Amino acid sequence: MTKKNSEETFENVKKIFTEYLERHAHRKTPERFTILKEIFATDGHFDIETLYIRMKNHKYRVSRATLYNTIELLLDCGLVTKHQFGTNYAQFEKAMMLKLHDHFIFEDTGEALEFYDSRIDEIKAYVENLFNVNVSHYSLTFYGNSHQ
Amino acid sequence: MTKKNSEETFENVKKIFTEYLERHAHRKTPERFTILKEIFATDGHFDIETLYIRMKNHKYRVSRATLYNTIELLLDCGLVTKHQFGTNYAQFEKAMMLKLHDHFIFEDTGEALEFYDSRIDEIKAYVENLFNVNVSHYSLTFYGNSHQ
DNA sequence: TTAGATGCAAACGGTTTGCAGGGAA
DNA sequence: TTCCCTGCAAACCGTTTGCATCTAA
Repeated sequence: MTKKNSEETFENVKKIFTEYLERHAHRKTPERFTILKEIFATDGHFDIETLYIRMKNHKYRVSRATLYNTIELLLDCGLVTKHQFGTNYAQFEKAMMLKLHDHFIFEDTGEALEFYDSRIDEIKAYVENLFNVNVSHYSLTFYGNSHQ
Repeated sequence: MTKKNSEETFENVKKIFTEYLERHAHRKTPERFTILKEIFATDGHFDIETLYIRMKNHKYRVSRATLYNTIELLLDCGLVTKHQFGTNYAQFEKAMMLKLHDHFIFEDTGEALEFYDSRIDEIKAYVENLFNVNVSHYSLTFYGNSHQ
C-alpha cells in the first residue's frame, strides 16, 4: 500500500470518528484524534499499557484514563475491536473494514495469525435461526502450536 | 438421567482425576475431591467466587487459593474447561465428554446458550493446513440479543 | 518423617472511579 | 461561561504469591 493510500484511509477513519463524536455530542478533543492516529499507525494487536508506552515514546503523554475512555468510544463506533484471548487483560486492534477475520494463537509465544473462512457465516446463520436471535458480533479463536 | 447414572458418571470422573493425580505424583487430598464433586453437582458456568460461596453454603470451607490451584489441575486433565467471555474474569464449566460445544451469549443478561455445528471442524482443519499447525483447543462465541 | 498442600492475608496488575483543573463549544 | 474531558491517584477486584501450618504418603 502506498503512503498516499494509507493517508486516504486514515482520513476516512478520522471522518467516521468525527461524525460519530458530533452525532453523540461528544467533544472533538486533540487527545481523541491523537489516540486514533496512533492506533491506525501500527499494525497488529495491542493492549492499553502498550499503547500508553508507545504514545509516551512518541512524546505524546496521555493518561491511562483517557486511553480507556477513548477506546470505549472507538469500540462503540466500530473503528476498533476488542479481544480477550483467554488472558485477564483486553487486547485491541483497528477494525478491518474489508473483511472480518479470526485468529490462531500460538500457545507458547502468544503470537497471533489471522484468517477468514466463510463457513463461519453459515454457522452464524444457523445459530440465529436456532435460538431466534440476532448476532451482533462473534469471536472465533484457535489455540495451538507449530506442527512438530 | 437417573440418579444411578449420574453417580456412575461421577465415579468415572473421580477415577479420571485420581489417575491424573497419581500419574503426576500429586496428593489426593479431600479438598481436591470435594471441589470436583461440587463442580460436577451443578450445571452451567461458574466463576471462582461463585464456587467459593457455594461451597461455603454447603458447609465446606476451602480457601480461594486452593480453588484456583485445583481448577488448574482440573483444566490440565481435561475435566473442566475455561472461558473468557469478553469479561476480565474467567468462567468455567465441567467438560462435556460427549461433544464439544460453543456458546451464544446474551449481551444484556450474560446468559449463555450452547450449540454445536460440525462446520467448525472443517474450519479447524482449514486453519491447521493453512498455517501448518496443530490446534489443541478453540473458542467460538457469538454475542447478541433476542430477535426483537 | 517430609515434601507437597492448605489457609490466610498481603501483593499484584489491569481496569474503574472520584475529583480538581482545563479547554471545546 | 458552561460543563464535558483530562490527568492523577486512589480504589476496585479477580488472581497470584509468600509463608506458617498441616497432612498424605
